[in-house]
Amino acid sequence: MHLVNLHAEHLFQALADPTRIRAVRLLAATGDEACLCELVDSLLEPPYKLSRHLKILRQSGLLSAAKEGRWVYHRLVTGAGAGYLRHLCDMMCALPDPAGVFAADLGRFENRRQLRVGGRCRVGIQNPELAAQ
Amino acid sequence: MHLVNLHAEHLFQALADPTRIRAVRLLAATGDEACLCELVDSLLEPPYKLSRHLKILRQSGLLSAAKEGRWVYHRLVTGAGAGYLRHLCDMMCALPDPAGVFAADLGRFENRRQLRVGGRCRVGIQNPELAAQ
DNA sequence: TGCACGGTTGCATTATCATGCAAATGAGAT
DNA sequence: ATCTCATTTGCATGATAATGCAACCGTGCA
Repeated sequence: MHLVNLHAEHLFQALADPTRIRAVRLLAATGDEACLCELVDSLLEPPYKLSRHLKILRQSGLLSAAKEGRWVYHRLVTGAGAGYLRHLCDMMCALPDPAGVFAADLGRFENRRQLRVGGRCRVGIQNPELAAQ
Repeated sequence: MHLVNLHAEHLFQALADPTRIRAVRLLAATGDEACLCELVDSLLEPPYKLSRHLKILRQSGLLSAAKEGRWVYHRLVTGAGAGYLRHLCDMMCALPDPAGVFAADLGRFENRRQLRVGGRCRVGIQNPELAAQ
């Protein structure tokens, strides 16, 4: 698979993985930002895995990251100059969820978000199975 | 890469390849249908390659195929029950084309389309480099 | 029935990607 | 400075996907 038309290919390639879809979908549906540990507790995937997937999404121009102390907040890019991102966002929100995977992700994220203090995450990974020792 | 959430994953996976993006984009922009030989002459890719890519797009639910004699016409599915397909179509049409790859595809398709008789393709692959012997 | 031709597919090869572990980075707190 | 902790990454491995060639299928025509 050779890249010739930079934009579109990187974009769809970035969405070709189920874990990355779940992450983008969560951010698109909530319109919120999330740090890695919140995503770990929401998607129930190990931190190193998500960290790498988020990097790919960042490189594709879909996500941006903002470091705040030890936490890194990820959010969808709402590019003014990129109208197709809006269509993409609309599409993500309109996708069916036959297996309920996304609904479960969203539920865990809502719960996890209640641990925030002043809108900021102040804890690490809560799920003991996924916390690095 | 494991499939857990059938719909979205097959969909984005199907769009993860540059050749497939070019094909879908062409059909989305023109709103027309096209047979394999027309696509070969438009995208300048060998028939066996396109045939397989089109199959993947069909299996993902993005394209439908209709056989007419020796020709097979491919077109985008305009599913009534699937609102996200409309958003996807909007997005494809809004994508930038920095390298002009898509514009070139479109130009070749417009030319090739003039060989139709009564709106139907009546010839095979025109490009001698790509015609099977 | 045999031929020509648009389209498809089996097979082997090569390239690409995702994953897990363990180690490392870097920023705050002690 | 040192320790803790959220996050990242190098490396090795296994899984998946893309490609080219050649053979094949199926339809229409002589």
